[in-house]
Amino acid sequence: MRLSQLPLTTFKEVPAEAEVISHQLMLRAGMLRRLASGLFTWMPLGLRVLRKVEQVVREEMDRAGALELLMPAVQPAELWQETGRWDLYGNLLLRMRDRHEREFCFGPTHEEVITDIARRELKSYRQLPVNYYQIQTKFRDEIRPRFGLMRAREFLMKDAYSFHLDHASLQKTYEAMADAYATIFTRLGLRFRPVEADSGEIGGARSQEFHVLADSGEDAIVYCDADDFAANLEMAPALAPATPRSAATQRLDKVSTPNQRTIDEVCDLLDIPAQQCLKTLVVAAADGGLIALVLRGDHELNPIKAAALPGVAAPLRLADAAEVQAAAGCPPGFIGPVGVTLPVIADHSAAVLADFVCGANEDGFHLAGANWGRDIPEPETADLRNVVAGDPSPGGGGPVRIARGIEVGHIFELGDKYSRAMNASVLDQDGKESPMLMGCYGIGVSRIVAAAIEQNHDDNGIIWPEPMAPFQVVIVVLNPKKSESVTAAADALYDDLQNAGVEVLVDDRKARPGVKFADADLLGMPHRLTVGERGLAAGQVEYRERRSGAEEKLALDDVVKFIQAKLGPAPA
RNA sequence: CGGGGCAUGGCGCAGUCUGGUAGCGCAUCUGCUUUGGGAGCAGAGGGUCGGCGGUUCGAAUCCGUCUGCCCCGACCA
Repeated sequence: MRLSQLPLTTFKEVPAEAEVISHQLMLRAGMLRRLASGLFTWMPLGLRVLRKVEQVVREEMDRAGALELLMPAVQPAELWQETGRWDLYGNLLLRMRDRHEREFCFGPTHEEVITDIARRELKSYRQLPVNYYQIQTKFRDEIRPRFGLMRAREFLMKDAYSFHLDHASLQKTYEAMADAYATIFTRLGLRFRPVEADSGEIGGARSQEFHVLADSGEDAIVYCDADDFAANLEMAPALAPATPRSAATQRLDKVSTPNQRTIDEVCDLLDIPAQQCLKTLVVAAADGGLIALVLRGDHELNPIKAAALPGVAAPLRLADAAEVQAAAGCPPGFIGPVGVTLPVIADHSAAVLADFVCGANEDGFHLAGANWGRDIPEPETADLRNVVAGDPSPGGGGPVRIARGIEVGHIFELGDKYSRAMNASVLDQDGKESPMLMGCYGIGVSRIVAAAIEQNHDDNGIIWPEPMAPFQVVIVVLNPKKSESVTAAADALYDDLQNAGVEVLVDDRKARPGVKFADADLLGMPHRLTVGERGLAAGQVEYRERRSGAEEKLALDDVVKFIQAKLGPAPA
């Protein structure tokens, strides 16, 4: 493509609406334009990236034996009413009516539609297993769209749904999808990690997320270098400490801590570490009462673990100040387990503390030298907290590390949730009706584009992984108007590279060199060739690698070979 | 949804408090000079100042209202 033929406007300044770097850079590079909140137009260069990601996904899904189809973006309410999700999905569903006042939604996902297809098409176990997939635009009316493409309302997703007679078959496909996903993200040139995940609202048994590692990621993922443990922070178990509680040595002492509401404030005042404090959180109980959850002062409550406890209301709800006052007789900052009338559940780490500080259940006072068993009944214990870096890995390999990740893929063993609700069954070997087991496998195609930039950029702009770059090579032509020979050389190079199967963007605009270099960096093509009078006089062009900035002078005749070597073998 | 902020040319902003008919930088167009990391000079085009209503001789500016966009939202115990 010739840049002179593309109306490309790049910005030096960062558009005020863009918060995250991927959004800023795509706007600045003219790859993306916003239409409304969470709605974007993919401009020509950006679309090339999206299509490349899409194509890699498609190839690997096909290779894994999945069958591509395309379902409608708009779906009738009746299907959603069959599974009950018409009501459950709430405001995330964009609803609409047609001219006959029939209700529809713009599909946020396609379990209902595919299950409807499956129950019509699949009648015999002999047809199974089947894995259908599509690459389709979805719409979720997010409460707060943000971060550009990372949490857009309209987005491009690959979703696959598999159907099975038995669990062994489902597991086999699930594993095949996990493998395919790893291949996809590897082929795209992204640093990623599969992690054990909460299956959340979709329901079902096993579930894994695939995260692109980036400091700006919304999710915390916990992993261990020494074993293969990796999990979303939401799901990562915190093991109970191996060392037993030490004996009490201090006497219980009431200390004045006026207006010291936070752990930090109390610790500062008393000059003790947060690990020697307890924090007590009051949450709603399932029976309508309240429950006190006790954590070590330096630990954070994990709301998913807490809500999963029997007796605790799900979803988790923290008591407000008035409820705490009524239950414990003090403001929230001063509550503690000693003498409290609420049921107490302590985190494993909190339960092994001795001689600790906690709230005194009296405004302005804490207790020091408190001990379980002596001052407080031995508590019920549970895993309540978020794992922190350095905790022992559940895999047994050693301390865990925590990294930020952007969720770009998610696979589930769904089971029979939808097939039962929608009566999707086949006849088994014995001629008996059997509800099909399902798996579902999603990839956020448009989100991958943003995640790739979050992971791969510098101060000058985007650094596309080669397989995603809109073009593999950009040719910067210096002062083409001034020099016939430069223009001729650039044109020849352009033709030669294209004939060799290389995707080339040639910057033949009438612009100053500085502008072209800056735009080349911003747009992020991995390989740059510069054709100018100076080099040409010596029969050379200049090569520069975007990521490293490494430069090299090349003889004109060697360029095609050189670039081909850089690009490596074409993917199979 | 709750809280906060913003809305002035394609982008970034000033002007609003103290009302007098809109300005700067970038971008765009023309010409000349320049030409290896976002050039200089000269000129030009482009704005219902988010919408509606009100106050006023007069509103970007004051008042009301609506809309749009952005940010934050258990982590205090």
